[in-house]
Amino acid sequence: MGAGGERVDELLALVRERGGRITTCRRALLSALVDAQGHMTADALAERVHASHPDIHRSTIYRSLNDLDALDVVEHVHLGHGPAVYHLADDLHRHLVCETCGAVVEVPDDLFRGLARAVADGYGFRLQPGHFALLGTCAACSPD
Amino acid sequence: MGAGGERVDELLALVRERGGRITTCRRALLSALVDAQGHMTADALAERVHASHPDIHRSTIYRSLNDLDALDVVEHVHLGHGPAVYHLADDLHRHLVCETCGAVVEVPDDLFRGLARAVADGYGFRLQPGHFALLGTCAACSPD
DNA sequence: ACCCTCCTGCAACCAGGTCGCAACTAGTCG
DNA sequence: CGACTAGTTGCGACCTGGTTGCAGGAGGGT
Repeated sequence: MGAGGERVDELLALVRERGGRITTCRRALLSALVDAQGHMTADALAERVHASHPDIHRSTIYRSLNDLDALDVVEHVHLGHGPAVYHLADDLHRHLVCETCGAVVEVPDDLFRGLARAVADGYGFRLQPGHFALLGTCAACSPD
Repeated sequence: MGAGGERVDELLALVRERGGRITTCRRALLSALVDAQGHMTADALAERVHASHPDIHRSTIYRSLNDLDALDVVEHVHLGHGPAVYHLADDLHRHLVCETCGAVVEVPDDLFRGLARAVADGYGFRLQPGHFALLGTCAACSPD
């Protein structure tokens, strides 16, 4: 709810356009994602959705997220060992995750250009670096 | 078993050196990894170990692998959504995984130099690209 | 041979997610 | 407007991959 309502309607229109139906659960999920302005775990989304729609089942959340993912309206990323996080599909960026403190650093896609070209040339492999984060140690946790 | 016996003994010596004990389970695990000459899931290792030591428990496999990991004798990598795979710690390479067919492409570490430098310079982030694979589409599964 | 510590077997547990099925409902068509 | 029908949902059981607490057992230093 709130000011992002039009944004949500746009996204729902996209859902319709691509053959999906507009349902309470999907509206609530997209609304939560627009509100959050970033990535959220399925669990966090479930909690948020439950606040206004307590009778939406856990499995429905997962299924709806999968559906929205299949419709290219949202995307999920694995940040490490824990649960996946979801964000709107048009929010294009890559993730670095600190293995020590869990901090997430968002970086532009084009940092990966060189690497992508190298593996394409050398191995015929098309890199899709968005689906899994890259792990490492953030500035704050670096020993020196 | 077989010709890799000395290799296994070297690795076990490493375990001792670093304060770990030499046990049936650890010997069997290292032996299986040396035999396999590559990466194996905990499950596959368990199966292999069970063949000669049927009374070694599942949880012991996991614990031993964690221990060997902590002793820097083996390492684990997450190739995607499924189980992690283990390999000997001195077998240094990175992994590209095809999201379509699941093929694993091993690439040398130095392909990542450029990217590592870029995120280090730009974000103070030390990339450790070994722990998670990079996803994409392999040559065989590419549309054209 | 002794003893202390590390390791193991066991079984219960956990997180994160999936599935089969019957009931429901969004959107289409008359 | 009402009926139809395929896409969705609620429910609960289930699954994979892995962890944990505890009591008993084995490694290896002395």
